[in-house]
Amino acid sequence: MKQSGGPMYQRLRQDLLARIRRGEFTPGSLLPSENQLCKQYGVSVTTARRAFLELVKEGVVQRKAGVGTMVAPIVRHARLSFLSIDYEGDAWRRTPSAMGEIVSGIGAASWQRDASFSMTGVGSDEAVGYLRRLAEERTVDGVLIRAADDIGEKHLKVLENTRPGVRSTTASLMSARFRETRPRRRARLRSLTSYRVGHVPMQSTRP
Amino acid sequence: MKQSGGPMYQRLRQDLLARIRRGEFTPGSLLPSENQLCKQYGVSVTTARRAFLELVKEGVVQRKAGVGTMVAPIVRHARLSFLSIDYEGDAWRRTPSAMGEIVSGIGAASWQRDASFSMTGVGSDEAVGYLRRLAEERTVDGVLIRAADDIGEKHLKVLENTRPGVRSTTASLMSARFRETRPRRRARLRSLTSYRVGHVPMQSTRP
DNA sequence: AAATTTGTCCGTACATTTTTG
DNA sequence: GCAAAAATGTACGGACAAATT
Repeated sequence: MKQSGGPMYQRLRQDLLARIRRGEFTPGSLLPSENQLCKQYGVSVTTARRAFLELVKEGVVQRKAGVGTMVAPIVRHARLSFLSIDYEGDAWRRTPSAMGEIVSGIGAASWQRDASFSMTGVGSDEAVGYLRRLAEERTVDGVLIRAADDIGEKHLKVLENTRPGVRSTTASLMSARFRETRPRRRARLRSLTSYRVGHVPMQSTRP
Repeated sequence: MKQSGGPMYQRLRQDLLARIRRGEFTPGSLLPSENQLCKQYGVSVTTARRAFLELVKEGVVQRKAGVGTMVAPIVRHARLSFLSIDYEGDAWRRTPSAMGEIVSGIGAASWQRDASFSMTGVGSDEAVGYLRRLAEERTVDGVLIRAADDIGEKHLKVLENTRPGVRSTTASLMSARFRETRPRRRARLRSLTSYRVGHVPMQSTRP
């Protein structure tokens, strides 16, 4: 455990999160119990518990009495999470810093709940950073970008410049669907070009 | 303090939230300190603190060492929060329970960060419940409803059947803008009717 | 039935920040 | 300017209940 600054429960939370993201604990597997954590890190149950509860609120882990603390499973079937961002309008240019937190907030919710979202008015400059954050923190399973025609592959490259796990997932599917989604668009998005990254087809407007 | 079920810190949280919503504590004012709360409710500092920390995470209150716990101020200038819901599509009908939490999650973020959102595919049945939750918990400052033509005032009535503070805020503005927003719609929403509730004009597509 | 694990609740101690006398 | 008081921030440890294995 590194001795750098910050509260102990935060350092413990960060360390656990890092170990999960590195793959040391895979989705669905059990983390060490509170008691084990106390011995391993030399902290009290209160501190270990607090770190766990933080991760619970973030949706990273799930706890169950009598069982333990599990890395939250990634939903891979049925409906998957998607966040779509429209490259139109300029309302967001005035609130760039807010975007990241909001996007990750939405992503976390949709990741746990199998949902789909749409956000409008994202400027291209900000979006690059936010997409990177999304991919790095893996708060969404897929990213749908509806862009005005001035968007190209360079904007999607951010998804490839992340950790290996994300790259293998998104990049391959992205390239697979890149040309595929171009010709067939929804009626309401006639003037837009859609790039899709993910595992399930987008909702259709005409059932 | 009612003796009904549930953990003590949750009941305390609910009670504090209710008192805030009733206007007993106004935005910007200080809540009782931890010690005072312990005596008033007959709980330990741990429990009082936990209730406070829950409210902090929800953005309802803000704490500062040496000062106290303050009801989070409502942003009333510059950009305000809006959540817009489209009454189109059916994707959400399959995930009704998820909606509430997601909406409130977005609302909380936008309320703290002065943001604007758009969600599509909300079924009318679910939306009534979610709008009520939104208004009751005041997670957004405004609600923008873009509806297919089958929506009427009955759907907006939910905003009036809430606590007095919300009613006076939303109902008046709603009625004021009800007819006003009807004739002029955005080009992309030609087939939709917009009802707006809030304090600032919606973003324009043509600057 | 026993052991393990988390959920709730309690009390304490000290540090940090802010206000006040 | 400084010391005391008040409030929150962090951390510890323990007790018992509930759920699961």
